[in-house]
Amino acid sequence: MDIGHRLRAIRKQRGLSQRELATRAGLTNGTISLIEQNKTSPSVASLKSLLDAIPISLADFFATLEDQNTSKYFFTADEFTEIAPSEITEAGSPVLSLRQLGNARSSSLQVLHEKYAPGADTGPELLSHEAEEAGIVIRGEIEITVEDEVCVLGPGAGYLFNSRLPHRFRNIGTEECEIISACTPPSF
Amino acid sequence: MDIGHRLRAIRKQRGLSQRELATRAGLTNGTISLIEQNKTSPSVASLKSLLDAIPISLADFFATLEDQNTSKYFFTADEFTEIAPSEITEAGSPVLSLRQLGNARSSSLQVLHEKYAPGADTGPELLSHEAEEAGIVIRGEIEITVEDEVCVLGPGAGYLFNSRLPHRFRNIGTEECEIISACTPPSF
DNA sequence: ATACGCTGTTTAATTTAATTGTCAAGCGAG
DNA sequence: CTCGCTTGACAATTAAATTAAACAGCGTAT
Repeated sequence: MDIGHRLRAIRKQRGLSQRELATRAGLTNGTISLIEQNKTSPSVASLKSLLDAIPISLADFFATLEDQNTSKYFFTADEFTEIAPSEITEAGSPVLSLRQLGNARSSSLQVLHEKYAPGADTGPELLSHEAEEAGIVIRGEIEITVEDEVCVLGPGAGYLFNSRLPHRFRNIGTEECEIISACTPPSF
Repeated sequence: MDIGHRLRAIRKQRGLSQRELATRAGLTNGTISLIEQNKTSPSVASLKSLLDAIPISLADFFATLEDQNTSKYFFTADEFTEIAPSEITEAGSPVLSLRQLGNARSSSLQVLHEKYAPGADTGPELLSHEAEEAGIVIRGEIEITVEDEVCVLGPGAGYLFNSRLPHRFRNIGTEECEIISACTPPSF
């Protein structure tokens, strides 16, 4: 985890001095010096200020830092990363679970293992980017709305549509619903 | 930047208490309490310790934190089209079934519902076109070979690799194996 | 050479994060 | 209910990050 050298590399790449970056980020040059020498571990607030001033996102900063493209092809179930917005029931179990295969940032394919508790509802979403979305129901039932079309799908059934169309997923049954879905491209 | 709520959501999803996570990360429960309430901005060192103990990567943590944006659309199970080469066992049931969602020829996304009978084997394939391939195992077990790496995946596990790499699927178990997979682009 | 403007580093003072110990609330078993 | 155990939150202390200011190095122009 050499965030110091990475920060320095990015800063120099943009032709910024420590003082210049410090001013933009609302910090001091001394702080940047210490961080770049790994003599201190900045708070995420400080680091975010610095990256915003460069600018580069935290995700990209760490992505290229950690992701030294180790050829990883296989994933155990617990290596999936949960990307669902954090809705929790009173019981503490998640209403909606979207578990992503890999980090899918480097790849052009995003595959998800989805679980919808009874009553779970994504609400109408409006996605603006060009992409396609498809999936197959494994277990339970789900009501899917795309534009003005509504359909209830059971195990073995699937869907396929353009992501920019308004769409909505609702589990209207009494059983948990499980879906495997894919998305392309996962660009933002 | 609500890292507090995101950390809490992930922690609860894994069923961890503040103290439990604190022990694993080498921090204290009080610290986690403050972080989750956004009453303090943790150092990246602290945050990394926490995420390592969960585990989830910093990149994924910030990736899903920063981009929460988020005709025929529906297909019944029998509307899937079988695209596997027709191999039939003595019993008359197919050894290998690759059922494609939609015709997927017009789309840039190909999703398959795959079933491998015990002993089924795709043999080593060499695909030349640039594409990505990913999937999740629903039932049974499958041995997958990519380049020189071999892995046996069970229910919930998944794979993700570039299609031009030589790869092979073999059901080495006694049970039928079921997989949902995705491919992009589906050029033939 | 002296002075200037810039670079990045270092030290002591300050601010902030993390720890420690304590507290009340919730839950299940006896 | 009471006991024991766990959970998350809080106040005071300790540890660490951040600041402000001084430092040394390097070119360049005065």
